[in-house]
Amino acid sequence: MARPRSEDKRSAIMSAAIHVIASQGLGAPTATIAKEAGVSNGSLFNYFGTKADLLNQLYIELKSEMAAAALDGLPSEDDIRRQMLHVWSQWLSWATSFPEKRRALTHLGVLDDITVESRQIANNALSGISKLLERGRENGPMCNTPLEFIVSIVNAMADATIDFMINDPANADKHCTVSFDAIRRMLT
Amino acid sequence: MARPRSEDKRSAIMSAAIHVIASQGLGAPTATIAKEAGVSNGSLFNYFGTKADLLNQLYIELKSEMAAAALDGLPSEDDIRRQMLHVWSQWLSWATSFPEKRRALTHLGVLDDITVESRQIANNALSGISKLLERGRENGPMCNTPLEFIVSIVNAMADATIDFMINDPANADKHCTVSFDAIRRMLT
Amino acid sequence: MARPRSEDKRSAIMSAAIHVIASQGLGAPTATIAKEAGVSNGSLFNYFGTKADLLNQLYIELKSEMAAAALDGLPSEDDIRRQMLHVWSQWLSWATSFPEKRRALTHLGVLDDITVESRQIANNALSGISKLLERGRENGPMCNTPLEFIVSIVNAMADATIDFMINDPANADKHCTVSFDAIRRMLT
Amino acid sequence: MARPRSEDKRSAIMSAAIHVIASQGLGAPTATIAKEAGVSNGSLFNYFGTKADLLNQLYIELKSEMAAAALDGLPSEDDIRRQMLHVWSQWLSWATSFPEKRRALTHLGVLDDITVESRQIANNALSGISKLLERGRENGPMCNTPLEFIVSIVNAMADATIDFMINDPANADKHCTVSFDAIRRMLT
DNA sequence: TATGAATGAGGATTCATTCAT
DNA sequence: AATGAATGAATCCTCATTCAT
Repeated sequence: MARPRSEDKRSAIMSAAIHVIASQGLGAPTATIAKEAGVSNGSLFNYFGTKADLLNQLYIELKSEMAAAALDGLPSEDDIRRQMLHVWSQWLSWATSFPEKRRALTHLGVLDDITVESRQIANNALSGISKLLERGRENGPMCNTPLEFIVSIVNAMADATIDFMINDPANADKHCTVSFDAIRRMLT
Repeated sequence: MARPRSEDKRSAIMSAAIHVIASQGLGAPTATIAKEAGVSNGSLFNYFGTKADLLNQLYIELKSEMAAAALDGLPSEDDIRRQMLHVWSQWLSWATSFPEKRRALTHLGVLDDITVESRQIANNALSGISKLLERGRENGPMCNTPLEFIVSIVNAMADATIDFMINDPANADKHCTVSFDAIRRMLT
Repeated sequence: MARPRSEDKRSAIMSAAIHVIASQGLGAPTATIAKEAGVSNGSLFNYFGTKADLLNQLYIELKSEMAAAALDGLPSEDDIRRQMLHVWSQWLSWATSFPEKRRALTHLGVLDDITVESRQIANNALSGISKLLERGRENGPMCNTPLEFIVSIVNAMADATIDFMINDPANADKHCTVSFDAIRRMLT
Repeated sequence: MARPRSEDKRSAIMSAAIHVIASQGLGAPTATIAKEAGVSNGSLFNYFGTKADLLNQLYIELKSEMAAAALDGLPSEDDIRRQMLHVWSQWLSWATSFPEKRRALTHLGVLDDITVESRQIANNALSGISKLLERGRENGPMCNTPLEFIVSIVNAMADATIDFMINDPANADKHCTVSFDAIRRMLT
């Protein structure tokens, strides 16, 4: 029985990666990430076989965390509008509360090395949000549009909104509301 | 450096960069771009002092071209809805007609090396579109929202729509219309 | 370190090393050898203080096994020619029967890390063969040549012959005989 | 017109490689070779795409040089014995005169990265010697043995002899003669 | 004693940029 | 001005060896 592989260390590397990628981009050396995590250069490769591997897992984890945050405490018995607002608020709130995670996620999203599998897993994590949108657009003008298309658009709007909330925190709530209402007009 | 003798060569490098970046991403070596342009490795640095320099100029040029394409033949005497539809169609049409340019632009958009000046210049090129949106949202529910916010959102929707048009060309026109109508509902 | 508890494990490592080195060469990681032996990475260093140490012991063991195989069942009362043929046949037979051992031995033979002591020990193991050669060249044209020189040459011829036997198994016996006769002509 | 790729530099790298490999083995870092050649780390890769590439070219060059040395000044009108002795002497003389080249060649010979093409090219360079052996074994006891087998054996004997000549230079000539006579007995 | 996680030096290769021709 | 060879810092990953458990 040797030293067990420590979950702490794994997540230290993940956290370090978030921080370093947020500030230096995806070109950040693995060595920098390792040092930030307080771990040796080689140890990083005990936990992640490859830099791309680390990046993929990070992508999945962040997307999942984001989805979980958005769906947390969903008031299932409320009407659909209330539920959507809840999700939308929490989604944007998560992104503005953890700007580094959000920034890292933005970088990761355009990385070619993120595999299709990773993207699928991430999308599955978002299925709760998709279902909500499915109900939200029922009987509306976009009821025949492919759901993925709507998900994409809403995603894009979230990104744009988050940018504005971060750059203009004083009016963050207002931006959040404005874009939510815009989405409602789109869908209903 | 950066003292172009032949405009032909400069644009050959630009074109090569689009092609190479579209297929290999921003990590593509300058040497590859130079070769694709039929120009020597060193020559590239006579036209662009730095790789970042080349990338910035490319970013500006592509954004400008996109804006020009969108505004080309604008029916100024038509009503605002007509004009917006015209711009929207041309915009998406440009992106789907030149997928490499669009892809390169997507890559460039997230690059840290794109300076604020470059982004401003690019935004200026988009001012024609902004003005149209300004008129388009007049008296509507978003009349008090910062215009840039609306530009951002519309931009994001364009990106999302383009992705769908490229992946599902058979229904490209429908996607174009659907998202245009969605924007109209948002703004009016 | 190098304090074996179980002889089984030691020889499992040795066998694994033969297999791994034969297929991957001397650059093979100790971890690979350990895994192949069904032993932990660290355990290997309980049995052999160093990779070089393992390699040296393996070298000695293989050379000794080869010599033992060659001399096994030596018909001591037969005439010298018969005895030499016996040894020669068994030698080559061992090499072709255990191609991995032979291949590993070839790799090890050129390794700088094999110490002079190891080489001497290995040579001692070959003394039975040397003695036979000593008698075999008596009164012949090479009776005044340093015995080691003759041993070297015969060794080299064995290597060359083995290569041919392995590559052309159909004629293995013929190659064996041909080279034996050649040696006889050299020595008598 | 840029600085032309210099043949001098290429051969400086080759020479450095010989020296470094002879003393450190094939594990020698390319950086060491480059430094020894008075060339930058990266420059080495302008001349040789890969370490394996360098090693292959070195192998071919050394084998060819060895063959050329052996065949240099061949007395074509002399009888076959004389010619063979000439070749044999020059061969061994080259090896003992350039011990580093010979040592490097020994290392290279067992390297897995040497391609079959390289080995073929090298063998072609040795064809002059093969032809001589072909004539030398005519009508002798090995006239029906595959020629390559004989080449192999002679090669192996050369190696063994060279070792002895280097370790016991005082008797180098004697060793040369002794093994030549041994070969003659083998073949005739 | 056995395990396998931790370490960190080391090494091949890439690439933006410079500079001799 | 154009070329492409030269440079060397930078980076990912490997692996023998150590050591906590």
